[in-house]
Amino acid sequence: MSANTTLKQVATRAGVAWSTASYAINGGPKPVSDETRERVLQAARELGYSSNLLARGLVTGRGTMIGVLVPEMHSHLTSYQLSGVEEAAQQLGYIIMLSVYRSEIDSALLAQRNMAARRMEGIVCLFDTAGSLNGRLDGILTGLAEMDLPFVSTCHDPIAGVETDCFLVDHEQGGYLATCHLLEMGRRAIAFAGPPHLNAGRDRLAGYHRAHDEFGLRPHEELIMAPSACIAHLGEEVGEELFSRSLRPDAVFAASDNLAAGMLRSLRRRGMSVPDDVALVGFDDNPPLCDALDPPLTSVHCPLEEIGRASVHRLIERLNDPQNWCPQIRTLPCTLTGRQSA
Amino acid sequence: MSANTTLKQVATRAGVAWSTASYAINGGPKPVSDETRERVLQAARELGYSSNLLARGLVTGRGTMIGVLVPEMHSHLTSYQLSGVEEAAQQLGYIIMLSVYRSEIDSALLAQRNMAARRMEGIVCLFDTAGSLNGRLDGILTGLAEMDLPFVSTCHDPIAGVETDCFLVDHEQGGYLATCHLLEMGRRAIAFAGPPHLNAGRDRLAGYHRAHDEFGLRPHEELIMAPSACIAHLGEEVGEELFSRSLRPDAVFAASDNLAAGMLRSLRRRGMSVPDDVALVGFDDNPPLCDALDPPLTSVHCPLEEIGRASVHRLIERLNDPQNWCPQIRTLPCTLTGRQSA
DNA sequence: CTGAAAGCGCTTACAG
DNA sequence: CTGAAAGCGCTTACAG
Repeated sequence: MSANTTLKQVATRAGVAWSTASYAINGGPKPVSDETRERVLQAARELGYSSNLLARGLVTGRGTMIGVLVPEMHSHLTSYQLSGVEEAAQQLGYIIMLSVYRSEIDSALLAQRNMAARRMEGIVCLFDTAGSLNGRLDGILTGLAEMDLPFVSTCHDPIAGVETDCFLVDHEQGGYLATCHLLEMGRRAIAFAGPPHLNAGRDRLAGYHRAHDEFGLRPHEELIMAPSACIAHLGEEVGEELFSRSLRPDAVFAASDNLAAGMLRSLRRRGMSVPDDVALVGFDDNPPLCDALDPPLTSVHCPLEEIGRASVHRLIERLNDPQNWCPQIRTLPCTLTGRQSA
Repeated sequence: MSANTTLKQVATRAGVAWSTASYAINGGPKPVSDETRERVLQAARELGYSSNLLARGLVTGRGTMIGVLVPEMHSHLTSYQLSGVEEAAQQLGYIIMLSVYRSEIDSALLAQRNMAARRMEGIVCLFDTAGSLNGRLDGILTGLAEMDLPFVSTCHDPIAGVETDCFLVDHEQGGYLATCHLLEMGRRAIAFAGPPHLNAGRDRLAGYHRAHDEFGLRPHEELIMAPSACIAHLGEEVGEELFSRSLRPDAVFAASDNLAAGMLRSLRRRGMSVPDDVALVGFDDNPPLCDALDPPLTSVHCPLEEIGRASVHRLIERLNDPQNWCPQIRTLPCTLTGRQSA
């Protein structure tokens, strides 16, 4: 198959006019006799013709490519969102252009220009699911808004003055879910560990509180731990502190799988068993990680692929009917993936 | 900034001819007086002009986009390779088009056509690092070869009749590295666990043997375990069998981090300590996973980002000088990431 | 140093 | 039902 065959060559071989070949191949606005169409299609097949979508886009003024901006590639959060984006795009006949901005605003702005120069139809911009980028990278959103490209963003709080579609994880509901699960197991001294300076951390904690409220309980303040980041090592530290005090929790809701992993180390060191002595629920549901822990970790699953898919659907909806578009913010619910730790 | 401004508009505003504007902006083959250039650039700035790279590609016959085919998005192996690919492409002024083929040949073939239709300059095709796709997906490579698009593939054995650049992980050397490390620690009964039906598994085992050879040792046959896949659960099973026998290993080289994680569970159940009783080395070096284990896992690191970068560099080298290109197969070495398990 | 003209591969009114 | 022509936004010989 040669990608360099042109429509003109196909037409010549089929013995028809250039435009007729186009009509036959695209089933264009003009009718073509069955016989002619067959001749053209046959010629196209023989030549391995593949029509140049870039040239078509130039004349129709509409292409089939959308840009995707991601903060980093090394996170399963990005992978899952990207997977959803790609899947939906492919299904709708679009192809995606990928650019990693490494959580740097200048890099993102440059990527936007690179995409605009290649005439993307629109852009999907992913942020950090945990919201650690929230606020810090507002400039990306305003930059996007200044171009005349339609875009949708995920996992970043909407900002004033920027009209855009936006898909978010319902961290509060996720926290609620995890806590309810532990409460329903009969646990009454449930510790929480999560970074308070992150949007996601705050929201998950809010869910934790709502669950307690509904059960008519009030968690002891000492049970709320605030590690500065979601890494295993800090989970371990938090565990050390939590389990060396007189007030012993019988469950922990860790606002991240990594934190839970560290917690597990600390519990083991003290000879406490999970879930019998202490039940444990994580957040993120990173499968290889959760399955690898001992015991495998029950964790809150974020709707990342759904967010990716929804973003693309929404973007293309807008492209197809720009008149009736208006900005929309949607928050998607989490689910609980049960394993053995709770 | 409006992406829809045309060169003609810029020229009009600057009061010069259409072609002159082009020369001024691209620093084309023709000289332009400083004054004229400044006027054009000024007009471009005012209009927020961004030249249409797609239209340029149409006339120059050369674009700035390369396609990337990946088997799946949910693996850190894909993420790391993709990260390298994106980084190198961006650095060289290219932008990448991403398509996930979900380890299905038809899907990959379709993606190839989608890319050809959008006139990619070339394609980077990633396979499964562990080589589980080897052989099963030869059709992708032959499909690629049948198009006239230059391509490079990674992590799939080259196949007869297909001339292409190819970048591979040196699994044998990785296995050698891990085993030497354990041998140098003084361990003499080193078990191996890895899937024998995978290329990577076989190669890693070969490295294990070479290391023993160099130390003048011969590992006992009973120490070589063959789980059917690299998942934690099977690692646990292998561990159960390995440590219930009379011949007790004092170290294990697990051909995957997941396997090692399962092994750890089994060791714990028997009250054996790592690394004191049994030293453990994994393979893949998946950071969040290795850091989360107890103890954190020493693991063989595959040069995935390097492979991604190298693929792009090689592809573009070829694009820049197609005459002097000839197919090249390169195998990149692994390194050992030391943590606490060995 | 500057401009008029042809052409990249396509689509789509406009005539026949 | 089929064809000749203009035009999408650009570059690049070819003349001045």
